[in-house]
Amino acid sequence: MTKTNDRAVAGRYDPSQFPAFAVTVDVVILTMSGGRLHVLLVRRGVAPFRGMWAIPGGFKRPAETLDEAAKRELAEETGVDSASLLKQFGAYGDPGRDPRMNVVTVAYLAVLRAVGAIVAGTDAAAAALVPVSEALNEKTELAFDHSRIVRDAVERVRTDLDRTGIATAFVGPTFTVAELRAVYEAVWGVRLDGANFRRRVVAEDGWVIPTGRRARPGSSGGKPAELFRAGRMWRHGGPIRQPQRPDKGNGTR
Amino acid sequence: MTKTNDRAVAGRYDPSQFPAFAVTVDVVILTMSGGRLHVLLVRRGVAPFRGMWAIPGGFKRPAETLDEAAKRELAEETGVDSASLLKQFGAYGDPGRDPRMNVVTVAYLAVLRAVGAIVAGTDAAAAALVPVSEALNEKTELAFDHSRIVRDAVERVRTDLDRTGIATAFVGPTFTVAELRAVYEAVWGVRLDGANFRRRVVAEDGWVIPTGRRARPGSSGGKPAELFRAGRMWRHGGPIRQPQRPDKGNGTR
DNA sequence: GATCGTTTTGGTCGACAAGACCATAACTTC
DNA sequence: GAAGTTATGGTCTTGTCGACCAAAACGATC
Repeated sequence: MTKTNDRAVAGRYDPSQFPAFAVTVDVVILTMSGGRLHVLLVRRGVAPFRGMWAIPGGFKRPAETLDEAAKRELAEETGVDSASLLKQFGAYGDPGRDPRMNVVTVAYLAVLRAVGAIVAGTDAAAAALVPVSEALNEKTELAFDHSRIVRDAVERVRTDLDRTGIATAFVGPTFTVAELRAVYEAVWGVRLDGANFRRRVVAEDGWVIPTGRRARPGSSGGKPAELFRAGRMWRHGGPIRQPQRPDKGNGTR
Repeated sequence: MTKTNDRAVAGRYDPSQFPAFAVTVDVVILTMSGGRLHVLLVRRGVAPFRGMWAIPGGFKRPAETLDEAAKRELAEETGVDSASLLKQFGAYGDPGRDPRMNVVTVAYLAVLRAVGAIVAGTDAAAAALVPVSEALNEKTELAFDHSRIVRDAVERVRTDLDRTGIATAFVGPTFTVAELRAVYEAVWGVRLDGANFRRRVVAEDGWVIPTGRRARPGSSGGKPAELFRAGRMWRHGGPIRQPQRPDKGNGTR
């Protein structure tokens, strides 16, 4: 029986009287800070979950698309008018996830680069950049089902790293190979060989573009690193792959 | 400013008067038939888009989760109570996508195996299994934004093939390596070497499990193929990778 | 039943990719 | 200067991947 067929579960459910939902758009804003992955959380000022940490979000308006709603929420929250990446990654509609009413939320992942002063645009008491390891801790309880949403977003970043080359979205407009490598190491929690990493990054044609300039070394010295800017992203499968074999001898067969 | 802050775009938009949306769940049902990827389409019986082809779907009920709604719609449409795979892959909420009202739909991808008599459970005139190449043709126009949704679903399958090992969801409870290879070749539109494919499939520990039995050869003869059943899926990255270098030998595609 | 075509399945070989590791360059601080 | 640090290039070994060949086991045909 088709959904538009009148005899479909007739009497028990009438499609013409569809239930009303509120649709919200929530944005998981991720960024790198101090070599660790951070997420932007806001403190709720009203019920429900008043005073608890949550990810920013708001109601979708009928005249805007979901992408536009996400872009608007991001701008209202951080002041930036364009993240280096903003993509939808899931919808959440469990009954009771909002005690007030029926709410379905569409979750977006936003990646910001060069944070620093960005959060200053928001009320410092109401927003904070916390490491994801803390935000996903058992001790930290987020409003609604936002813990699960943040967890899904981080997992999405983890898998997108070696698929779409999302790593350049985390670093500044110009960056060194070491900064790019730090993104992989922080998100995956691994250590990658610097020489091999650089070789594969520059070998992938068009991903990073040399600027000819060099970065000033840090306070600890070192050879000045070459500065790159982001090129295009890959369609599927990049040069950097998540290492997934701790064992060497695969004795199968 | 947080989403629940009263001064947020005050006067122009009042969050306490949130706009009402209808939330629907649409299911892209994919299956293999005759070596080609097919999608299940239904013919709409009521306005809007009356008489046009569409993917099955329906309103989400307040007391059920999104996953449960998708499962219910799938069962109502095909009669099967469990697909071999059912996962959410996107939400669509462009204004005007439904001329009647504000609708946000959450799209699910369902993979069925061993179709045949399944569609018989539905009114044959109202449902049909069409090749995706036809469904995504310029000549074929689907209701709402379902063309885009189907396109996104197929693209998701394409990338999930070498990530999650979704291929076993397309074949029957027991299958041969050649049947599994046919899934990859149909979805990716490539030709894969049979010997190399088998080597990597059986090398991946626990993905396919030999049953000890053998399939009966087709009418064209051939050595009887070993029968396998599906094991677990991978977490990230399987043995079969989408070829992204132009192959030397076979010029198929 | 012998032969032929077909399909499965096992084996080999070479090209290339990936990782471990060393060496050198170019800066810092002391 | 000397020592430490970081970036980057080079080498070598190991493993993987694809192309290709060969054998096994069937159906069809004469």
